[in-house]
Amino acid sequence: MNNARFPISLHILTLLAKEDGALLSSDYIAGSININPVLVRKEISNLRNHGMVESKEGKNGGATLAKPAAAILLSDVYHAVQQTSLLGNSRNHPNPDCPVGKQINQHLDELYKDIEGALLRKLEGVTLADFANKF
Amino acid sequence: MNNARFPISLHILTLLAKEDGALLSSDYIAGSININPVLVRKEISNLRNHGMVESKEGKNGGATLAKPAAAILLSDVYHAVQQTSLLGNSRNHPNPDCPVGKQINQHLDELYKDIEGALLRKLEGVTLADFANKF
DNA sequence: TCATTCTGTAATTCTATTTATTACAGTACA
DNA sequence: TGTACTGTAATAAATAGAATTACAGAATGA
Repeated sequence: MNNARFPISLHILTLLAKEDGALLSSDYIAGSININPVLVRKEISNLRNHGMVESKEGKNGGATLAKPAAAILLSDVYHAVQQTSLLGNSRNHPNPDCPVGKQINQHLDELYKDIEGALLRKLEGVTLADFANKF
Repeated sequence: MNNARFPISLHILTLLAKEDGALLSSDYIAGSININPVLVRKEISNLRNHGMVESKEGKNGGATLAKPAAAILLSDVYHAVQQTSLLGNSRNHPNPDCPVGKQINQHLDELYKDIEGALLRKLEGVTLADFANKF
C-alpha cells in the first residue's frame, strides 16, 4: 500500500480515542497529522460509513468515536481503507496465450488471500484502545 | 503496495522456473507479462543482485535461475522488491507538539514490524518451485 | 434573525510516482 | 562483421495521490 490512508485513519481514530467523547474538528485533526483538512473530512466520512465514527455538522461540530475504542479492531480500519491488493498487481493484462500469463493472476490472488489472512489475524488481535493506550 | 514489482518479479521467476535451464530473453518475458522489456531487464538486474537470477549478454543471451526453484523463497522475492512500508506512511511529518503526532510514527513502525513478520512467515513457507508447480 | 463556525462534497490543480519509450554502448555468437 | 541480445541512462507519458478552492448546508448563540 503506497498511499497513507491506513496511517491517517489510525491517527484520526487515536486522537478521537484519547479525547473520549469530545468533538474534534477536522482542522484540529489535520493540524496533528499535518495534512489538509479536506482529506481528514474524507477519511472521517469513510470511517463513518464503516460505523467507527460519528460526526456533527455546524458550529462546534466535529467527530467522535461511534463506539468504545475497545470495540474497534485494527482489522476494521484495514478493511475500511483497503483498496488495492497487498503486494500489487500489474495493471496490464498478461498474455492469455502464455501458459503462465494465462493463470498468473488467479494464482497471485490465492497467494494474496493467504498472506492477507495472516495479516488480518494480527490486526484482529489489536484494538484501537490497545493502540491508543501506548500514547 | 501500489507498484507492480512483486508480481512482475514473481512472473519472471515463474517463467524461468518453468523453462528450467533455458535462457529467456527480456522481449519474450515482456510479452508474457505485457509490459515494456526495459522494465523486465531492470527487474532481472535487481533479482540478479539478490542472487536469484543470472543472465548472459550478447546474441542468444537471456536470463535463467541462479539456483534451484526449490531454494528460492517468496520471502526472498519480497525482500528484493520491498521499498515502502506495508500499510503506508504519511509523507508529512506529524505535529511534534501534539502528544499523538509526536509518537505516532514510532508506534506505527512497531505495528508494521509485527504484521510484516506474520506476512514473512507465510512467504517463507512457499518456494518458487511450489508456486511454479501450480501452472 | 443572522453572523459565525463548522461539516460534506465536488471540482480542480499540483506534485509525486510509476511505467513506457528512446537511445545507445557493450557483449556474444555464427 | 552483421545480428541479436543485455545493461543502463535519460526522457516522456500516464497515473495516482494530495492539496487547494469553492460553496451549499447545518447548528449555534448573540
